[in-house]
Amino acid sequence: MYGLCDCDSFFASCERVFRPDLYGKPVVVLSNNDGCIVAMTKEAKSLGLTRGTPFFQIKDIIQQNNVTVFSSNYTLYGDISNRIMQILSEKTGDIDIYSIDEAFFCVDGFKKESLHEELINLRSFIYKGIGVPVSIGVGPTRTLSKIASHFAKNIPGYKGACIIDSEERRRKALQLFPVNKVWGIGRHTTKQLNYYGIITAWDFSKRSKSWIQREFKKPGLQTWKELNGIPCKEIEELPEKQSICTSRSFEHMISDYDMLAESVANFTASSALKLRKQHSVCQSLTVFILSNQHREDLEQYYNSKQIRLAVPTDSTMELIQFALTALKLIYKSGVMYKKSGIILTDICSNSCIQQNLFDHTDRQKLNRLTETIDSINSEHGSHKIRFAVQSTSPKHWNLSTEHLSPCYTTDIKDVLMINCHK
DNA sequence: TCTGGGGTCCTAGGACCC
DNA sequence: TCTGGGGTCCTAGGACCC
Repeated sequence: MYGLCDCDSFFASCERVFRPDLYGKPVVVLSNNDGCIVAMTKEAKSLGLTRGTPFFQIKDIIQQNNVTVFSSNYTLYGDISNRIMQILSEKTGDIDIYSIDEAFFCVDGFKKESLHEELINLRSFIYKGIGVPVSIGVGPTRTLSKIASHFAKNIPGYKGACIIDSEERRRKALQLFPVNKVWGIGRHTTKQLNYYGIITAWDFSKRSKSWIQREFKKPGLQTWKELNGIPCKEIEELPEKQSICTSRSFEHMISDYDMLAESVANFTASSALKLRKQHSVCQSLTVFILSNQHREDLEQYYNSKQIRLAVPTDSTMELIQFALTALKLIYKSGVMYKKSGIILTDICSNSCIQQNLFDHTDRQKLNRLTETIDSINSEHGSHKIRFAVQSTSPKHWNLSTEHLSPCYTTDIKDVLMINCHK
């Protein structure tokens, strides 16, 4: 049996931990640049707000209903997530962290007779320790445990923990569960399925294996097996990322090459830092730029360029040079650009780099330089030493976050002060 | 006026090999 | 006029996830 622990309205719940005045009230959290809704509490959902809606379209609803708005504070959410994962792993053993707000765990350590009660206790323990409510689902496969967690979240009678542990319960759960909400079935597949009259997870699971395989290939077949109680989705441990991407939409569109180069250089520097933090090097990079897809009145343009490096590297200096080479090849003047980004791929460990016979770079020297810059920046602030092309105000690319909450748990300046005097 | 970011996996099809 | 068969590897793009 697999257990899944899934935080309720995670980002919004994190914000409420330090704002107890907001309990029971509608809260939404916005994406980067305060663009769209990415998370919200039950109370906000019941106002008809939905994930992905642009903020500017719902400003009226927000005002009329006194909804509290936050910009995304990933530092805070990351720290709260680590704390929850730590408790979960202390209580259940090895866990598979699937995303910032959910993790699979093993239920073997719990008593079978009192499983439901013990899961409820686990849930209370996390809530007491961290202040974030979680829902727990248990089932014979990961997909079924996800379905169970949905029921745990939405049906109060389950008290936050739902178990699918018999054929009868599996059937009932699947019959009540819309196929589009099944893990691994997205918008595109749902459209196809509905065409064939498949509406619930049960309908899907009753189709023949060969038909599913023919129509939906390997991913569809995996989902089908999992719904039928045959585990086949494994969470691979990927301690090192296989690709590292940094991209941003700009607050205002830009057409100037130098501005675009500045953005690409900054995103490259930030990707390179992530690369070094996981002790990796990369051998390929892709730069992409695009116009504003919501403005049909303007010329639409998208282009990307991949560059393969002769020798894998983690050097910001080298990567910026290649990134700008790529940018030059795809830049088209006259286009109003809305977004740029960089993806580092062909990532491997920095402990076994394949050298190149014709490489003239003094890599030892380059590494010493990089290490020195990193240590100065980590001590004195992240942009103290940077490359000229990154401009004098790198903060410019970190975009507007008008409703940002303090970093209560990671910045000593932001720690709450409590006044005990009357 | 204002519309997110960062990942993984799979497949088809092209390029290339003998 | 008629022009094979069986592979591997790579890549772009689609679909999905949170």
